[in-house]
Amino acid sequence: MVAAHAGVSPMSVSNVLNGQPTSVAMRAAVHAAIEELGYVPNLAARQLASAAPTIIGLLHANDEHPVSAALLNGALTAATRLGVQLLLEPIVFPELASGWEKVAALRRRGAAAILLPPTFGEMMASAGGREEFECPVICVGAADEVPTLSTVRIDEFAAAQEVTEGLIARGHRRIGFLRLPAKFPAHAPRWHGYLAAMRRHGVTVEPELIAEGEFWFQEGLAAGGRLLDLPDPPTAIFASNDEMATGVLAAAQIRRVAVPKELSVVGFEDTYFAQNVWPPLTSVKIPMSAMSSTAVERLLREIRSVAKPSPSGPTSVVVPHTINWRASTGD
Amino acid sequence: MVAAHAGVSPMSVSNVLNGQPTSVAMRAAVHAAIEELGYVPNLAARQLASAAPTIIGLLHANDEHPVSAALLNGALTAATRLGVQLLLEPIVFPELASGWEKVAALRRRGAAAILLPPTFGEMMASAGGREEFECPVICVGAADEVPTLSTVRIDEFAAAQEVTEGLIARGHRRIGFLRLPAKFPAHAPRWHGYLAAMRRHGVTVEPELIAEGEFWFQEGLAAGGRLLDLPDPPTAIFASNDEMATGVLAAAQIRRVAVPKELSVVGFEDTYFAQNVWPPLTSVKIPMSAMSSTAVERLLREIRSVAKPSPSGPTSVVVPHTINWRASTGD
DNA sequence: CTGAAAGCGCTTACAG
DNA sequence: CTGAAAGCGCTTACAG
Repeated sequence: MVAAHAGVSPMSVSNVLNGQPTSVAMRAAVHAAIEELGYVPNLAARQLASAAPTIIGLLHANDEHPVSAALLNGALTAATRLGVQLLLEPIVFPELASGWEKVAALRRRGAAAILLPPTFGEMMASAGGREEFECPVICVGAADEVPTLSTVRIDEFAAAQEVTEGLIARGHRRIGFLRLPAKFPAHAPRWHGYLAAMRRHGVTVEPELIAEGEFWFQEGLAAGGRLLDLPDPPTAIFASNDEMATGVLAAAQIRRVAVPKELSVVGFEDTYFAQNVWPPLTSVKIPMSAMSSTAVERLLREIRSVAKPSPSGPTSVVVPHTINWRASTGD
Repeated sequence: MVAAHAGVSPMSVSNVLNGQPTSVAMRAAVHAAIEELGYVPNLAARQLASAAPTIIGLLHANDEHPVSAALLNGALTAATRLGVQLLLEPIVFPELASGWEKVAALRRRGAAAILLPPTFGEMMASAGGREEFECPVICVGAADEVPTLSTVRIDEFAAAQEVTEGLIARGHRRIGFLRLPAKFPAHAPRWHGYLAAMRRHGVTVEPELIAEGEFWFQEGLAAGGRLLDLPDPPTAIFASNDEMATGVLAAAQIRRVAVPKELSVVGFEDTYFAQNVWPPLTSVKIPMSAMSSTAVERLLREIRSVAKPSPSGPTSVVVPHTINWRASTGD
């Protein structure tokens, strides 16, 4: 080991690097040598020698969705920083069975922990259970708490409530809502957040102002159109995600309904879309990249402590969200 | 090594796995043992022992653009399959100097090859030169050949020409073009492809039908609007990318210009956007995920052969593109 | 607090 | 074609 250049044993270098108790002189010498030689620890050697494996598996829908992009980004950024290797297995969206196969494949390849994507992870959990994984697992970007799984997520209920209250504060009363089908995990918190805000401020929820759609632009366009064609249309529409919200924007444009003058529109997720439409879309930001980094960090910590004590239950990390008010609500 | 379970030496297992000449009996015994034990080679050990390093560094703009998502996806998929480790360094778009720093950082961390993203990679190349990297480098998704760098890309010139010819074949003569500023590498091939097709079919290029914009929806909206407000507006508009094309779609909607009845619109890149607008957008598909996988494979091969012979010059892999004709052109 | 010993699972370079 | 030897760069578990 080159850093014995400092006149000390390789062991001492290892000790310094790993934060073992060392003398000040020792530390200084080692750090000087490291600096001078531009030394960087060899990950492969470290992985081989240490009992603790540092491979994390990732289930990933092979799509180009901005949220997926951010997830991958955050995971790989953390992996690079922490020296863990990432293994990616593609999944096909509704096929939960294939998910379990992929998890098994990852474990066979040495993954000591698994990172699960939103929706798919939650659906696997409700179909299976944590024990099936037999290793630390985190579902990143889960819409809500998952009974059997650790999560890193925002409080979507609170976010939906806040954004609805923001709309009420801007003077809206007839606030339409585009909900997701109930089978999707993201349905409940966003919908209930909307309801809670309406109730709390004594605003009546008109059934005619509620429409359902399944994620996509076209569904937002159609559902938004139905609401706008009402004899007494809403003055604001809160869509369960950005794609549907951009559909609403298009529905308004087609009908010459001015946004935000005659109609305010709000989305959810604040993806790349939100700022590539006109007018720029108010949306709830889900900091997926940071959440995914956090998930990798926590997974690594869990892996390392598994050898030692505390096999605790699932934990939830709830990170703060922000609401970006933009021109689509007159901001 | 567990697979000596087969009653042979670890060396033989290694030979079998690495395709060294072995007897049939040997191979059978080893494969049986592998099967039985569910054995998977330890990447870390392999990396440590082999002279050939298997770490590839990746410069990456930390954005949520669908093309970035696909790039990351493809790279990580190939990395998982080939057992190479990926290191990611975030870059900030126009700061080429930071790019060189990041490359140095990656090399220090053990990266034996570098994967460069579109635009940024090409701009670094024209500002620096291959020798600066001192290792195999590929610029994935480059718009055109790069004199000093290997590339994996589509023939954007040909694609732009084809799509323009498709428009001509559909009866259009007044075909507008939204070009990128000349400083961006993607400008030239797309623009020249358009010009070549027009010339080839004897269709006059009207200067008034050419507008310039810088990638974003808003720019497409504005530039598209200018063309549509002309006394004699174009019947088709070819935008240099999907964001601008969706801007054109919005500009048409605002003016109640029916797409595709009165106006056809074409984009470039065929990102997630193209199918999340109305009408679905005709666009040139850049298979970024597959291209990025290919780039990782080639980089690995180059790393392995570097120890041996042939330090050849930069190579270009041109993969086939497809044009997805959709409703925005009446298909 | 420090370091000599042994080993992580593979491969290279070589001898049979 | 096959395998005994040595070593990749680190760490664990221990003795000083």
